[in-house]
Amino acid sequence: MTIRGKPTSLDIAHLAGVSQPTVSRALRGSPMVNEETRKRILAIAEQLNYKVDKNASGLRRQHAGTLALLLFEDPTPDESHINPFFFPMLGSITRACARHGQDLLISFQQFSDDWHAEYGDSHKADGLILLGYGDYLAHQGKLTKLVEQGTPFVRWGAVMPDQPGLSIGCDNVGGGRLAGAHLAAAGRRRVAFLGDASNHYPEFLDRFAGCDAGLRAAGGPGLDRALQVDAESAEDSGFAAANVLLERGLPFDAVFAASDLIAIGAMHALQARGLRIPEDVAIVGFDDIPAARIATPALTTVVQDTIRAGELLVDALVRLVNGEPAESTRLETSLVVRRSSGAAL
Amino acid sequence: MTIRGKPTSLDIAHLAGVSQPTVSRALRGSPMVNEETRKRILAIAEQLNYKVDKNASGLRRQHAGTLALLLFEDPTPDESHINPFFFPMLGSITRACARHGQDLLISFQQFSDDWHAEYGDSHKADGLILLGYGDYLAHQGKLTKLVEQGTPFVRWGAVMPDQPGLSIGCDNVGGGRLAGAHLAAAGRRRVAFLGDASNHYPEFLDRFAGCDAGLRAAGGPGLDRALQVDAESAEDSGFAAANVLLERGLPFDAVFAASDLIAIGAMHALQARGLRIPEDVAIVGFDDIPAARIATPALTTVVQDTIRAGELLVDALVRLVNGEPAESTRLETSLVVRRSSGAAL
DNA sequence: CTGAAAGCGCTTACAG
DNA sequence: CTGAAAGCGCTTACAG
Repeated sequence: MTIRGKPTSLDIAHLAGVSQPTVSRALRGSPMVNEETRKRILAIAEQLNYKVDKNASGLRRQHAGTLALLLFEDPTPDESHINPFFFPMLGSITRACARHGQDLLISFQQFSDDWHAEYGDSHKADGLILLGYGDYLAHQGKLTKLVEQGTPFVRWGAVMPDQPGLSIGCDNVGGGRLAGAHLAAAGRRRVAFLGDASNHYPEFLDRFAGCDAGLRAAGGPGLDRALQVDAESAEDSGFAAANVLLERGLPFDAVFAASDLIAIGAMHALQARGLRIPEDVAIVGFDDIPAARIATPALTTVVQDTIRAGELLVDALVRLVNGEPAESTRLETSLVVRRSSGAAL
Repeated sequence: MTIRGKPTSLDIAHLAGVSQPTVSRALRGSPMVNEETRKRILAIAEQLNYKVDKNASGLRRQHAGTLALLLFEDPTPDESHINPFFFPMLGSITRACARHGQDLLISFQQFSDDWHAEYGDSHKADGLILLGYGDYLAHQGKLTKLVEQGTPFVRWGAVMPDQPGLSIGCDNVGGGRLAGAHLAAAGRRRVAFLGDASNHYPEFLDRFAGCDAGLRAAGGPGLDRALQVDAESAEDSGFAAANVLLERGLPFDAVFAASDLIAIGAMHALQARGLRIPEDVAIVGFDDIPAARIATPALTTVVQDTIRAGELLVDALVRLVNGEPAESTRLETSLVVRRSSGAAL
């Protein structure tokens, strides 16, 4: 028996000598199907390599079986210089989706785009995962709109009480504290901070506050705003920020960078001025991207559990889509000590 | 007027005082709709933030409007250490899909999985983009099966005449030749090759052959198989391969690594033995991943145009899906000279 | 436990 | 240029 084109549930039904709805039930493991019948149906379906048509089933059930991952690239629209920090998370998300039987649509967006309208309607995806650093206040409004539309979504970012929707993020204050404590223990007193530490970038602000607390807890002075320079999470931004810092002429013996990309750019700038790392300036970054290990000297940095993050993002979103309760979660951080911070290894 | 849930084309039709099919026509820009009518319909659709239901339209038209990107991770199943070389290509692919109005499903796969059955059927996606290095002979069979099933697909990889389906790849021979010529010009005579240069990995084999040709064209000896060590595209594999090379005890003054990851691993191994790069050993890699710039010394490497590659992959696949002719393409490579090869900068 | 019927929201001949 | 009708392949009440 040959079937033109892809087999349908009706084809299976004919072959199995049952009605088409019975095939549908058997395939989805409905308990109201005779065990014998089910086995026969499954065998035939397997043999024909039958797959349920996603469009038909999605149309009927009014959902897509698909989640959409929106990756925001803020500073670099076309160069596709996504922060490498997100790549393992992307891998983790795809795997978690597979485990949940969800397909994953991926799209790179600008914060300025109308992504909040594009998905959500049109049944392309049942829910959204939002990834990417960016100006928090600037996209606040779109998140609120998503909530109003009733579009299920989760975002990676700062976990704060007043926030629209669900967030999974790391304990940025805790991570900053680890960095501060470590630098204090290494005897550093004048720690510069590179990164935009304002309420526009709450994650960076938390890292700043945490580091400050860690330094003070060790009995030293905290962070000095005079030693803080704004920077976005990009190498050239870190390079520029370090030069701004140097031009201020204030003494400092350490740099805590809000991200590894900033740290690596800063290291280049410092080394170009003949400063030795870690002898003259200790450096600590945040993220533990692959380049942190390869940098010379290798970069001490705060590690976020990106794998777990991806799993939590998908789990939470699937719950939301199913109308189950889900919670924002803050993940623990840890510190990986390498040569750049001058600690004995 | 309020509408419960998402608006449908029927809602628009009522509001515009036309039939539902007319709305459908107007929305897709059919020429058989009165200009006045169309404008009215579009305005209403926009105001209601109407989006065509992908499931319904896909079901009716028997296609998905979606392409699937399958990323194969061969050596590292769960660590999600995707070769970073593919990330900008991923970015380029997502953007190209957006330009073509295609959604992009992404999935990480093992070559061993039954991905060839999973997609293609079930109308999840109209076509497949296959990315990832891996044993060529091992997955040959699945590609052939895809062709038999009539599933449109394109792959990134070696462009060879006898191959199932369409391929976009770089001119690996040409890239190897650039590396060989450069090393010869730098006075290197005994060039080791790290990478699996067999017909299982035709891309690596081509790089080997090209380098050999480049060295000979400069009048020197070519590559010596005694100085070739197998390696997969991963740092630890490059590290191990370099150690194998060192243990052979044969003299060499340069290493051409089949990929940057291999090169970086090899550099660590050589430096650990006290060899100076580039003074004792010049190194050239392949891919120009971000780490190549950050490595110490910075890595000279062969650049592939990943952005263009992504565009070509999507263009070709869209043509295939539409039943239009499409061709395999081999992209030019270039060499970016950095400190690791000892050239005067 | 199983089947006949309806319907999800579109698109596409077919008439007019 | 527009509308009435059919149908894509499922899932889900509704009967039995």
